[in-house]
Amino acid sequence: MAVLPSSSSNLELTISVPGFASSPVLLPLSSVKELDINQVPLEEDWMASNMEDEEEGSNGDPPRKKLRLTKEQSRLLEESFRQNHTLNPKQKESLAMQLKLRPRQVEVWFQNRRARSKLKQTEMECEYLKRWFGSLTEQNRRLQREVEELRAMKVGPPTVISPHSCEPLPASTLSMCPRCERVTSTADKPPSAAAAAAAATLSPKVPPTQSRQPSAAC
DNA sequence: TTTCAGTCCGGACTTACATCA
DNA sequence: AGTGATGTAAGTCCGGACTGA
Repeated sequence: MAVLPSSSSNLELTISVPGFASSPVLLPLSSVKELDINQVPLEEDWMASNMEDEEEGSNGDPPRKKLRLTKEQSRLLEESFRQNHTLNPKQKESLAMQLKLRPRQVEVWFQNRRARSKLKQTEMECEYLKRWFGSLTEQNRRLQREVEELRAMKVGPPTVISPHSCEPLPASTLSMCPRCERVTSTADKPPSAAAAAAAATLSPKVPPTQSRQPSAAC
């Protein structure tokens, strides 16, 4: 989607890291306890029992135990995700070995990570569209006010709001483009690169449907 | 060359569990 | 201590791509 304010790689910076979302700096006591629990899976015998868990589970369905990844495991997974959002079987296998997890667990982690990434992106798009809507609403209000004022004046020189400066332009500077039949102004020069850059940071970007540039003749 | 069944993989959705306020 | 909210690992279902017969 062209309206995205940043690339997906930028998005990654804003996505919370599993296990760090609610405790950015210092780990609370409960997290320490959580880490203790996670020490167990790192042992060889846990691996063995964990592997067995996957195959069995037929008789008297045992309660599902939730794996909590250690900080180090999360860090490595995140690092790997930054390099690649998907893994080929070889990468999956080696990462699983490195993390002392099952390949399936690595696969699931990547699936969920992609889902979270997409969700975050969707939320950002939603936020951006809300702002865009708000700015359009405000612009619409301004224009309607102006129409009312002009109607109240009954007669008066036509004024056009510059799309660049948002200031009313004197009618004497206006002319009609014969090709696209739009009103243009000699006083309405395009903004400088610096101004454009500043505007880009202050105002929402134009959605793809509205971002068409006027023809070269205009 | 085309068709079709089998397999694999990823996305979407959901569930279950752990943690926290 | 009980409870609702939240985060996340894992299960399930489905569709698309690929492959070999």
